[in-house]
Amino acid sequence: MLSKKAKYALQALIQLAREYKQNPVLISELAQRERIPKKFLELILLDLKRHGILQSKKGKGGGYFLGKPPEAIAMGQVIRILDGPLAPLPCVSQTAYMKCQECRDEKTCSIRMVMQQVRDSTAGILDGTSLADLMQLTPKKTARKRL
Amino acid sequence: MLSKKAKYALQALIQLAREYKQNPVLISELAQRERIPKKFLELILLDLKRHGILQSKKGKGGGYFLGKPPEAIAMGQVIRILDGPLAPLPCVSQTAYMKCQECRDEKTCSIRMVMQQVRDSTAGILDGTSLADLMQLTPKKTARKRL
DNA sequence: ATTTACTCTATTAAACTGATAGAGTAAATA
DNA sequence: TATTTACTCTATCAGTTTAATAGAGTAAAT
Repeated sequence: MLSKKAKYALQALIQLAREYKQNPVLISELAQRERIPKKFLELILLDLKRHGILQSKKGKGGGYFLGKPPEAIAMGQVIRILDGPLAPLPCVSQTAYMKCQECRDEKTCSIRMVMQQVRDSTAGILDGTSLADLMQLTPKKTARKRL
Repeated sequence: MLSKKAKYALQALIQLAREYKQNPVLISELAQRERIPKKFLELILLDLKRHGILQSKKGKGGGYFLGKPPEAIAMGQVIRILDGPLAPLPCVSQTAYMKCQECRDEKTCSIRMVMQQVRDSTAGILDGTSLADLMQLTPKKTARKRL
């Protein structure tokens, strides 16, 4: 299940993607637009910054902005930062592999084999979808009205 | 993430699938074979019984056994019973749909669109894999040795 | 009647989730 | 350089979920 943290992160990033190469956006601005508790959003953005997804500028005229182009930021990457590995079992994670304690023989564990498929298809979708893709999936309402 | 509960359930069911149409298996037998805390397993099996996956017989010579053939029990079904819906967001669940509070317009929510794909591919795999399939993926070691 | 073995309700500790509070620090500008 | 702005960091918290345990109760076989 996607946590609220990860969902908030994606919402905020989509907003920031729209303003890419424009001015930094205030946390409070983002919080208001997406109805996210401001203090909670702070933690999320800070985390994204630590992972190089975002950059920030302090003081007046400051705020947050994308650290790389929207095409270069995948949903999978964002979700992993906030929620941890995509894999439904630690033993099928590519980015955070861990042997699961109860498994006696990983090679013949049938549950693992199926979960491997699940993780691959999930990762395929989420790593194959960038912020740029997400932006295109939701055209701005205002832009539509202007047509 | 698959919970231990669901994983234990699948392990136990695979064992019971091997004994399909043979004798009932004791909880304690299953617990020992799969190294599952017995009392914990009791709750799991009871839950599976309430959902028609298992049947049981009390008293001496009793135990648990599959309520339907292994081909008729899908992984997805089992996981839903123990862990709830497969969908990564309540708003894309087929079996337990719920509007997510923060979403202002479900139809244009791009996060939702992608998560819909994730849920469909996950459900496709898990509902398409039965206990019979799982059994075949893990040939009994003893059987192998006898070849 | 007694043993066997499933059934049910309650309780627990630890971890996780979503959220809040407040002090601290860096950068802009007047 | 004083002040304002706005990000940075640490701590805390209530509520829920997860994994597990305990113990009394009930049905069925011998």
